[in-house]
Amino acid sequence: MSRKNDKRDRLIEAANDLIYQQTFNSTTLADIATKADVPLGNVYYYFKTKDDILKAVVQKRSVALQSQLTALEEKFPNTKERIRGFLNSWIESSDTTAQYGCDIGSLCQELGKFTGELSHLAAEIMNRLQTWFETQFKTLGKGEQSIVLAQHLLSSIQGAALLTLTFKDPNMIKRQSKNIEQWLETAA
Amino acid sequence: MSRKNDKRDRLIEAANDLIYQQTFNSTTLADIATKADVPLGNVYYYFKTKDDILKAVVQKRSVALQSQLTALEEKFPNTKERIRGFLNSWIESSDTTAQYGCDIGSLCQELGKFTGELSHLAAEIMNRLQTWFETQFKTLGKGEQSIVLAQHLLSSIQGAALLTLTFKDPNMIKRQSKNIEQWLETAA
DNA sequence: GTCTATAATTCGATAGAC
DNA sequence: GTCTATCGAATTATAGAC
Repeated sequence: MSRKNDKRDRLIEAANDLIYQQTFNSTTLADIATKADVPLGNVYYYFKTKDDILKAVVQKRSVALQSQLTALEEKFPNTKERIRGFLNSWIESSDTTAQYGCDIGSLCQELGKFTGELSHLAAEIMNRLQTWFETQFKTLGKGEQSIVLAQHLLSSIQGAALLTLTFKDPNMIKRQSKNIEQWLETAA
Repeated sequence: MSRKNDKRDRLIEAANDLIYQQTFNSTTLADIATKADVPLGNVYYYFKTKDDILKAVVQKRSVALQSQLTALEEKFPNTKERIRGFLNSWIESSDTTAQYGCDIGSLCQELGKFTGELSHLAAEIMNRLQTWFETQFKTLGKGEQSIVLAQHLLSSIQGAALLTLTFKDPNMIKRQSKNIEQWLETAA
């Protein structure tokens, strides 16, 4: 990988962390440049605007989610175990969720109020997760019901993540995931 | 009511709307002053800082929620109907939720990443709603289980509101509320 | 390709006339 | 109490040397 991509990647990763920990709006280019150890003026060699950095961050998160889901498929041949595998990694992130919320959820909340391309890009990530859940339920033979089950699961996860952030209580995720696993047993 | 309070109230209401439709961070004092039809320099006669306006907005939303809940109690003597009454008014706001999300949820998402007083104030509103749900379930004789049921209900609402915003689809709320009402029948 | 210096603008906040 | 005018800091973005 060329030196060029190295700096570009460092900028994207720094932006990704800061946008998650703060918000897109309150994250400045100076913040990003400092964290990536790249001079401020040089940022514009790699990105034309601040929005372009956000697009790259969204793209990075989308790819990261995709590899997480692919890894789950390889690790768990059994579909129900696969979903439980997803829930487990979600539980493992409960401490950071209590600090900053769900990375996908908080992005959709902020960009959802925008109009135009950026709002749509964030929604695509959420949709990718919903579609993956839907595929799992179809594999379990749930047919037409799969989309409703997928939306319910996604909604439960996002709701729990928001309450976890709001009350700054990692145990909220742990308790809610117990409910979800129970729901999985009976409904799916 | 004095002229003083009239202007102050107009500023709070304008700020309330703008913070909901945009975010706190991206709402400027100039935006607020313009919408309230108050000269920018005059804002500082009523509020010392921008944060002070936010505090007043949070207070206003807290009071608004409290009166909504009180009104439900007066309108519906039957507890289950009372909860369904809450869900119905939630459904009625599905179009604006698809545009801007849940007013409480989006505030908690943004302020939850802060540290200090403001984060706590937003959490108090969410907690007020949770406590009200808990009270309803206790009235239904659910005892110790009431807090878990309340958190599940709150979580479902918030998750559905976020998906409604993300996918810009008011029907998401309508479908999810069907699920919740069904859950109410069996679990509560 | 890299980086310093700085332009251009915006925003929160203040001074001070009325 | 009210409002105009403006300051100072912060922020996005650019110019131009190396």
